[in-house]
Amino acid sequence: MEAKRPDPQPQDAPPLQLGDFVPFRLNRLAAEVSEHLAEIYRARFGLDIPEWRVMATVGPDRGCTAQHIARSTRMHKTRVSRAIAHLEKRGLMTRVTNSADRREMELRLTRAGRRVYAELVPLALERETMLLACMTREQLRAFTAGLDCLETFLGLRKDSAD
Amino acid sequence: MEAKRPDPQPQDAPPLQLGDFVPFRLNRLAAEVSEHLAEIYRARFGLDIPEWRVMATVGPDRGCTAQHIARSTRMHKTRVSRAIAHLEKRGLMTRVTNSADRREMELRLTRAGRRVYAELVPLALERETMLLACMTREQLRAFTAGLDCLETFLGLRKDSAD
DNA sequence: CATATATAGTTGCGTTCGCAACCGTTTCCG
DNA sequence: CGGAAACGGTTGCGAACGCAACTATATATG
Repeated sequence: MEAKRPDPQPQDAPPLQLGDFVPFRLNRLAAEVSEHLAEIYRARFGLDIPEWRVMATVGPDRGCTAQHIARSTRMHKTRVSRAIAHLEKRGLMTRVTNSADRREMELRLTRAGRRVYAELVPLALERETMLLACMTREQLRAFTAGLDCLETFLGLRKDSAD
Repeated sequence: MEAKRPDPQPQDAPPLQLGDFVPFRLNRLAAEVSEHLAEIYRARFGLDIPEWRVMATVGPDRGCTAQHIARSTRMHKTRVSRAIAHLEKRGLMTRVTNSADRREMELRLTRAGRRVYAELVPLALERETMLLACMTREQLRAFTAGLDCLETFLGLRKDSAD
């Protein structure tokens, strides 16, 4: 149960408890969860978070562009660019110039990349399941509904569609 | 509404949609919210996120140690140390060696620091309120209950007490 | 009392990151 | 057509970060 924060703060002694401040809580939680997952990516496959996100976004089948990855993951395009460069150097991705628009590169996983992907995804999903198992099914539904709400409000879900 | 993810994945074509993967969603959401807030801290007061967290944790009244800040915010101690050094240089904090244990430093906001704090906290809380206003009261309660749950599961709430 | 271990905090160093500037390509428009 | 603006992607560079090593103090142990 959450202790209520005394809401009308008298301007003079503002009662901010960082531990009750939702933006901070989201940051701390996200960092903690990421840290656990990153450990798996790194230890088992030598991938860091940007690299994993690139692979997860490209996926096993379709190709896509760096721009698309940057938008849908909200990573800075330089971060995406460097991750892709590294993945290509490791032989996990290919990068071919789109002949219709020679500015774009069509990104795909190589066979080796798809192998890593196929191994990694179940581990990630399992970790997610373990994490979310601390909630009841109904609690989880409400929680993800809240996430949906915030994401929509902040315009974070638009790009997943394109 | 959340589209259900087809849950039994056939090992061969794993259907990971990064946009539905909760750890990723938490990261993206936290980054987006932080970015908005950081803009306020920076533009209005020249503070970055670690500095703001330090000030918010120390608070207007009590003093505390760098160690306490590191633990309760889960920031790396070097990050805390550098933030404190910068805040002291700017005259927003004081740092006095605890005579009982000369390893510790008792941290306090200066008068100027308290002024910044008193101005900043209402802005931060207002931003939080605006953000959370996209949910109904009931939705919000369920969402923060979910946060509580995850934080407890990950051991993130223990340290706030000490 | 002496040595070993733990803790609070700082610093040097290599890595990662984001910003801005840049290159090459495409599109827009006079 | 031709110059300007827009866009996809890369790179140089300075700032921020985490790790490991360090200083200094405190505590535990024989």
